[in-house]
Amino acid sequence: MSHPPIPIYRQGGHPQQAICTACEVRRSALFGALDEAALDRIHLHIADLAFDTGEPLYARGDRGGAVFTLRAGIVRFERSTEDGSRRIVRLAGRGDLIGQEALLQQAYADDVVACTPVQVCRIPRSLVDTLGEAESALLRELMQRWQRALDDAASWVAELAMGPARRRMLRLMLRLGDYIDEQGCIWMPRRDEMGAMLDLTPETASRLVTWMRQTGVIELRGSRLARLDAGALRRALEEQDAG
Amino acid sequence: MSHPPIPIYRQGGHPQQAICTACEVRRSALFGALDEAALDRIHLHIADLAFDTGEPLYARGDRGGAVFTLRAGIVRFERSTEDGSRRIVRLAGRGDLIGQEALLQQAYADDVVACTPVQVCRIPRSLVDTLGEAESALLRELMQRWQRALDDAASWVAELAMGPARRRMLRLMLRLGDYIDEQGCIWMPRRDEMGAMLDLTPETASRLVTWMRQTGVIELRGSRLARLDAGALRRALEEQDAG
DNA sequence: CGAGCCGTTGAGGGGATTCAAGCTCAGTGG
DNA sequence: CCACTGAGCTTGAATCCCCTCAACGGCTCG
Repeated sequence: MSHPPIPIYRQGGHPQQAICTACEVRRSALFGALDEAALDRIHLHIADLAFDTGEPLYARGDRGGAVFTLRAGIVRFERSTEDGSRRIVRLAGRGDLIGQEALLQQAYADDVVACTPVQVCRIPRSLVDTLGEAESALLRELMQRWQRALDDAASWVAELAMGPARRRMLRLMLRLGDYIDEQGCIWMPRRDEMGAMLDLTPETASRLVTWMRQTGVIELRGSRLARLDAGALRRALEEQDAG
Repeated sequence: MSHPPIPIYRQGGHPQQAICTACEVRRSALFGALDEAALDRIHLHIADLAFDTGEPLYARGDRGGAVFTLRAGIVRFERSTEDGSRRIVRLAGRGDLIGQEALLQQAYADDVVACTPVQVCRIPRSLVDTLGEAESALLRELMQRWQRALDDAASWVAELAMGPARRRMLRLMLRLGDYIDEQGCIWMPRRDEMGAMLDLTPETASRLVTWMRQTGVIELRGSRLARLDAGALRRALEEQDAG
């Protein structure tokens, strides 16, 4: 899932001033709502960070005081239950806003971990606070993102947490197709990660992957990548919904 | 779940002016952020509505243009999948805000249905828009509610959509305990409603209810009510987490 | 009273888990 | 160079949990 590195420094400008003008995800990201004048005021305070696969961005309970915009990669939201098992409750990708709780001076609600190499912009809470009073477009954009996350969570329950394992797995593939990389490949989770998303054992996940390979739904491309046959996937899903 | 009727007319004032001053849920509801002066400006536009068990408040795709504050009762958020089956993805109770999407001029994201007799305040979008520019406390409160809903959704996945059926059922009881009525009883869903929440068949739900009665976790009080033994519930959960 | 909905209980089957054994592959150190 | 190791993936066989199908009883309502 290595998207091309996104330049965050103004071309031909001051290399120290990290700004979002040239950022590819700006259109779809939080600060797309701001004009250049507003961007000029804030770019100094935004840090761009990189995380490797498996690295945590933050943990549930942390009081980080910053939100993140995802510039590249995929992250997962985890919760651990009292009996010790961990469950993945949501994914986020390119352009998504993460850690909005911080804006409300709350502790983070989930553990967030990088599924692939990840690049984020780290935005301090205070920055949004001061901007928020002036720029109502920013607040609107914020609420939009909150609602999108809520919508994601609801459809996660409806699509990935019900029905037989085969259908859940196919729906997961459908969803991973939204995070396709520039070579047209999807991120292929480890079998135990699939298990944490779909509430399966790694063995069952493995059996289903084998089945999807045999039916041509996916074709493995290395251990963490695969090519998805959209037509075969759709047909397989219809078959599941019928029989 | 019949909470005592909440007076929404100002005592000794103009009976036509439906206001929230005396509303019990005001402290915990959206407009708790406003002062009396602001309330005076808006109370004319807020309608209080009642719904019977099973009645829909709105449907996914509707463009209603209003948000709702729940004054009494329980509602469920439903999604129907392509294969026709319906799944309950979230519950909301007293004091919760419903239909925030409308503030963003979006269609409603879920079907929302009354689980018990329900009383709500219906608040037009335009009202919040005009207030929002002036009252930043309201916006803050709004975001708070958005985040709470998101948190609910995540814990729904983590608690009610994973593990063996018995544990999921016990966790549902735990959650229904949050919506306890004034007689100390919980709302007891129909068996097929439990199934839609936990992804079970009604038969399995029924067997588990029988088991909970035999172990003393619940005691039925009529067909839609039950008394919950918090201690027995906690012990049963620990037993599940262990063995 | 019959009809229909809801809840309960039983018997049998199927799908996912559990337990177990190999397998590949990358990293390590002799 | 190659055995050694460990993590992740796969596959098999047996078990168990939950579903399916079925019958029956209580209850409300037309």
